[in-house]
Amino acid sequence: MAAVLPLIDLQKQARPHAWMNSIIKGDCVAALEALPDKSVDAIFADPPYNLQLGGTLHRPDQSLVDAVDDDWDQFASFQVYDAFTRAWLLACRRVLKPNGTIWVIGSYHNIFRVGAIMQDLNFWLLNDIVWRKTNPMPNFKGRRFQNAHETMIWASRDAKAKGYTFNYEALKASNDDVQMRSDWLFPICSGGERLKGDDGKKVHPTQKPEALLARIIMSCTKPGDVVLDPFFGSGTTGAVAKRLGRNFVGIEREQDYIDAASARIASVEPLGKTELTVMTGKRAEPRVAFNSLVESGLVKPGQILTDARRRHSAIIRADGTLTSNGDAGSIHRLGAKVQGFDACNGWTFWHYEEAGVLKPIDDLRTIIRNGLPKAD
Amino acid sequence: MAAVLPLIDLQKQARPHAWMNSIIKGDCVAALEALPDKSVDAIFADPPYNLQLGGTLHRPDQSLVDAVDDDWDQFASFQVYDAFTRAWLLACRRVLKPNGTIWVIGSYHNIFRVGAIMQDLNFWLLNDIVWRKTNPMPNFKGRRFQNAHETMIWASRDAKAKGYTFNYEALKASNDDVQMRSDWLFPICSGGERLKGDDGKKVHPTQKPEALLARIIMSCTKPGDVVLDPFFGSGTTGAVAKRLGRNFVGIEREQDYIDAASARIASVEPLGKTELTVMTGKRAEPRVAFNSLVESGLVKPGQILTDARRRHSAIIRADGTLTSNGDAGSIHRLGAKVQGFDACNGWTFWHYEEAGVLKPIDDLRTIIRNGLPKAD
DNA sequence: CACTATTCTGAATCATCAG
DNA sequence: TCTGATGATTCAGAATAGT
Repeated sequence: MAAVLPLIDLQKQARPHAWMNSIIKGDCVAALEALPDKSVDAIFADPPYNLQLGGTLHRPDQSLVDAVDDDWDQFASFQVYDAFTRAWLLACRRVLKPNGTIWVIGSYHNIFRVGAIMQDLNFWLLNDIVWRKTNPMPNFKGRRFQNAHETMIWASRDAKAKGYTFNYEALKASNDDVQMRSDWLFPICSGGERLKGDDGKKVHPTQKPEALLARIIMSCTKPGDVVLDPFFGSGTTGAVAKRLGRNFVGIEREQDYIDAASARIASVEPLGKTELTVMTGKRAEPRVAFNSLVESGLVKPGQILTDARRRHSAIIRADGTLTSNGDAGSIHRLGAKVQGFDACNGWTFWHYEEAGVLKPIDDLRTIIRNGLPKAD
Repeated sequence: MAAVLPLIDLQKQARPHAWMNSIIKGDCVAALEALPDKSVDAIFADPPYNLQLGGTLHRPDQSLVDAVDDDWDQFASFQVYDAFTRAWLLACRRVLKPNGTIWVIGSYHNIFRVGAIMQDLNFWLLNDIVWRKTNPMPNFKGRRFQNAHETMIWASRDAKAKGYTFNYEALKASNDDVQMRSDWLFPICSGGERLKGDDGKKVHPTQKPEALLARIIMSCTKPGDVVLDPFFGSGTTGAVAKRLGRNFVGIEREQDYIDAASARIASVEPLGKTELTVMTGKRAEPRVAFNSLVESGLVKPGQILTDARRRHSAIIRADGTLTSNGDAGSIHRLGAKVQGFDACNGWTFWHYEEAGVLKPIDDLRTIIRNGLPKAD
């Protein structure tokens, strides 16, 4: 296994690892041994969906399971699929950074087993995301509902991992300024995007749309991050990662897929820095202490602050704290106290008066952040 | 356990069993012993979700979120939850007719375990159905996607059961003559439908909307069939079953819920057959986010948008936001910003050029909408 | 009464940093 | 690893209050 096919170097620096931006040929679990612990920022996995349906069943080593009896076979099928799932998920978990996250896509045939095993392995589920297809295949026999969606599970490495990347502001801004929901609408991969061989036949049976991968990669990674796809197939993950300025690692067993994916990725043109910049919120801004407003003279000791409706008021003290009716504390503590709350964002709660108009002191923080005008 | 509370007899014939159209008080598994083998046509189960909540959660306005922390939703571990799930599913399977089907609803906290166990117990999964909520609770901390759906699993008793009821034509006719998809859109239960006590507080924390149950019961049962709900709660299943001319059996442990459900069901008037077909409302025009245009390739990152008179311009970024002269934001925010306004409809303000002609990006939204299939 | 503004709420695994 | 301080964060719809 593991013939390493180096492809490109997105970052135009010395490639830190031989496996970076390459497709590793081999079985998923074995090939992952080429990667160090905690070396990838995100994983997108599109594992085999259904090993019990089509009559044939393959073990992790691809040997055919010889079905003997219906009942026994069904039990054995799930067992084998579970063992396979457990193995690749464990291998993925080892190479995932502590603050990395993993996506797994599946259908009702396999996603419940996958999800339960992920929980058993201490992955911490963050969301299940529904990919609603605009153009799903009809149900031909009319004996079920049209299977019009697939399910993705998004999870962090464990419950304690709070620092995972989630570009909340960017997703919200791109979604008409309301937060992104767990149900996404995309067409299936078809038309020019669908890879086809010389015979005109599709290269891969389950090629995922680039739009889907784009939203995934934009949501949970930063430019320069490493995205692993342990079931690389036609290389959608790699193509989108490259376009979005991310690094990728693919694992794939079949040479035909590797060839198609390599050519596909080679033709991808990465986007520029301007296009890749994403919206960030206040979280990403540097912290400013209220005291620096006092020190810079934007507010003065003795000055009175009120809430937006003048129901509460407080006096600024020289040390950058507030006092009101015998209570005192930071802008946050005192804001909480006067309202009887546990917590309060003093920056948006307290207002100062300018030309008869009340403005939040957050406006003054913005002045500090943007750089004070030069004064003597 | 098992004090039988007979309620009504929908079919106006001699009640064939004491438990028909009644609520059995007791633990789910034990109470099911009151029912013979293969005695119900359909099951709707809304088991505890096993939410694992950390502390308290406040909205941005500091109000407290009334979380589901009831005793019945507390389980010591996944192992304990799995054992519980296995037990009630097995008991349900015994009383289900060979051609009966079962629905189980859950969230990502529990549905994967439930689904895997159903497969292990030889239930045969027919569909997973997504209930998309029109008005889900937001994600208040901005650390995840808004959890905007719940998942239902629809399964037959075993793989060989081919004769289950599925009212394909009725569903299709009610869905603008296209087959019913696996993603359904309904509001959460609120307003007058939501049961409230004398204190004005909700009777049950997780009351399901009647519209959801109506579609379920209409899809897989016939008038006169028996629908079992092993976690009866506020009795939505019973109320809808009665309205739709089906029989029901409910199992519930808590007397408060039983009392509320009994009164609720007593006040239900069964509908005539004619009225049963007008249950699906007309679907609102789907909202399309600007990012869908980027993701679908109708516009590209790096592309320049202008206003109709080319006085302002902006560059599209990969995350679906715009940037212009150092400012950035959604199509609406940046449109407002460059004009010095508070608000702006970005869809009509921003234009793209095609064959030398400026067209509003709203035209592209129309393309997306026209590509949408009929749903809900 | 009509209309507007405000408040309330829903199955939620919901923060981060310095010390 | 724990504690305390800082300060970031919400959408749709219904109910209620105010004009």
